[in-house]
Amino acid sequence: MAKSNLGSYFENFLIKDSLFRSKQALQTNYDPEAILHRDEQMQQIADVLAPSLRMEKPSNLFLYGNTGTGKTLTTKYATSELASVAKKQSLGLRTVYINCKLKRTADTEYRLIAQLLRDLGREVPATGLPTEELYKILFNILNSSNDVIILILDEIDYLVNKIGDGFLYNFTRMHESTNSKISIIGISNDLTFIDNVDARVKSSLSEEEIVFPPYNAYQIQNILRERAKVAFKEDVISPGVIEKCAAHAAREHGDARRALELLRVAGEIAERASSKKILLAHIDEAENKIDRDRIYDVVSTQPRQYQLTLFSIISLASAKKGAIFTGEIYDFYKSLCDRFNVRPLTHRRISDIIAEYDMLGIVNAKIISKGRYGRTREITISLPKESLGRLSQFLEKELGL
DNA sequence: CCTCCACCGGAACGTGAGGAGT
DNA sequence: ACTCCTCACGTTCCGGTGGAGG
Repeated sequence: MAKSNLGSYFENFLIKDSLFRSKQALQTNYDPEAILHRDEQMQQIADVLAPSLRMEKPSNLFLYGNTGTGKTLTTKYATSELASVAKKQSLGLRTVYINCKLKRTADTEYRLIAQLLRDLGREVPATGLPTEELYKILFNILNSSNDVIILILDEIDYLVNKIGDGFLYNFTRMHESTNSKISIIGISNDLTFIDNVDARVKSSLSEEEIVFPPYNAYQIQNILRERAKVAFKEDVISPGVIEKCAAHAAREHGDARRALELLRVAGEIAERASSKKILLAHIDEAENKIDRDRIYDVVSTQPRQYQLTLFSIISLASAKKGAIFTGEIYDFYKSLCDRFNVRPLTHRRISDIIAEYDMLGIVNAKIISKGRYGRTREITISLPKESLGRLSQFLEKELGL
């Protein structure tokens, strides 16, 4: 048996009696046979990149669209096709894919360049050198060949928000001073991102732009059916299930990834309930489970101070009707710290922590003014009532109360 | 219409971990 | 052993602000 099949052999062995044939097909890193409803974008990318086969520098390219609209998938497919043609012709063309959101891999300027260098076959220390030094190494590599390098920066908006657009300025100008032809494909979820970067970077990065519109419910249905064919055994899916998943995802900004996850979790739930089929009710359950798991995942890995803050919010929210305010949370938090001999953080810091919970969607914070009585965040918990008690208990245990 | 509360949020700075090079 | 890097996580400082109440 081929090495690459062994993993799926084990998996299939384990799920012999299950509803699934191959769960992988519903997972995010799966490469589908066909990419549906993205023909237009695929062609546009191909048009832009094709000159690289004549060893010309292709235009920089900027792709944007919501999460789960196939940006990464389409780009990866297009570039790998390109690379394989180039390889057949033994052309000096390289594509490098970097996801800027990966923690500890490419979420700072230093790490980004270090990762790029590694992908170009040059090992560098994970830390210790000045960033300047890495640029020098990179320039040397770029100068020593005439290759065309296509650098794909996924989730580029995340990195720019974090460290500013300075590095993009360097990157977009790099080809001017080296022999290599380096061009950049930026991928962003944030549609407004490009408007906030330096004008020179903007014009250079978005020489070409391609929009990935959200999938509509009909398109998501097609995608789900295609994957479900691979993922599930025959006759496992009740009528209406695909439609319901698709409708749900279409409501959530046409995010195909959500739809696939929903279907997978619904399948797991059906299986655990020893159901022979996936029913509509399993989808509702899956929806809840996904939300819940996400929170527990996040919360349990957070540092103590974060947990204390969240615990304060929950305690206050359940003790009191209506919204709560930053000041109350801080007071509660401080008394909690006193009780457990923890040195409390400053108000400023707690404010940031609350803002982070807001970003995670666990809490809903809105800045309001109470006139004479100041300005503050009005905070509500954006979780269903019944999961609140469980989360509170979970936190108590986690904190060792 | 102005004031002024109680916090927001940007910026600069400090500390300590993790590591390279000499 | 010592200097020089990055970077996460906090703190300190401070200007900014929407609107109830004078």
